[in-house]
Amino acid sequence: MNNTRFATALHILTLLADSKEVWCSSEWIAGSINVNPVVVRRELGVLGAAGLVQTRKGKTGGATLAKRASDITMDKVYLAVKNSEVLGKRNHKTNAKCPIGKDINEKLDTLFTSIDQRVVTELSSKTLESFVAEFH
Amino acid sequence: MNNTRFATALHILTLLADSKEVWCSSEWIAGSINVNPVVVRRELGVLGAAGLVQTRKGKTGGATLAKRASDITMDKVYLAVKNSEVLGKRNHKTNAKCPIGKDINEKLDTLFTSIDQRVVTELSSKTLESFVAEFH
DNA sequence: TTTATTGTAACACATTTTATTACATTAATA
DNA sequence: TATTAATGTAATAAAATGTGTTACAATAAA
Repeated sequence: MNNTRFATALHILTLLADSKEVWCSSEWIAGSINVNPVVVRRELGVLGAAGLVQTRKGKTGGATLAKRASDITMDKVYLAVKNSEVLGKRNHKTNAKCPIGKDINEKLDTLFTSIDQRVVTELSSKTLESFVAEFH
Repeated sequence: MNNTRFATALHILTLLADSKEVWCSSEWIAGSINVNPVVVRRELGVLGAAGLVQTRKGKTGGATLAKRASDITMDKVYLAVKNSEVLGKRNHKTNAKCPIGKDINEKLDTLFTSIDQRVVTELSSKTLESFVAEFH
């Protein structure tokens, strides 16, 4: 991950969990993160698809959590936004005539997947609720 | 990590561990990975700085492992090439007037660091020797 | 009807990653 | 000594990814 998507998503969720306003607008959220509201709406769409937030259109529209903060674990956030593996990419055109080049991607798959899984497992023990509690 | 540096570095090390040639040229290594030899030489420089390989200039120059494959663990490879954290970047200009925006990067630091550390620990139990053995 | 919002497309700009060219330096060897 | 084949590294180009912005249709409250 060489982007701000996890940080942005968790920031959004933290605001929603902490806010007394039920429906938070993308503009208000964007003001806390200091990014463009469109970026927030895009990420809200992703978090909505993952079942973590709900959004409402129209005047008085906005976003709210779709579950209790104690039921939102960090692995769900991570899986919603991740678009690369922890150990990165493979080289795709490795030499099929070389014994190593021929099979390395298959071996890397196993390694990369196990490391990714370890991160997910670690994140699954951390809830949004306990993260938000750190701010008080 | 949204790049091929770990895959490239491990590919290089696997070739060096497996090769009967003592000094492998960057061009020969590049032929197995199917990348430009300059990319290989750059990564060899990084692996050399990490104490994992040795290189030699001049005709009959090339690269070789600096230690036994059983003494090279994956965490050393990862730390040599990593240039981003597992959970990505933070948003740098968060709103200091917002209770969440004000402190979130400090909280993210803790989380990001602990996840990175978990990955390193996991990789530290995997040796180059056992990775190479998978090819036989 | 007006107003404030989401959802999304389209495009612009910035950053990161990878490939390539060029060449000085090094060291073996004919 | 001259030739050859390698590393080391700078510079630049090209491709891929990430972020910001504008625009506007659709929605729903007042």
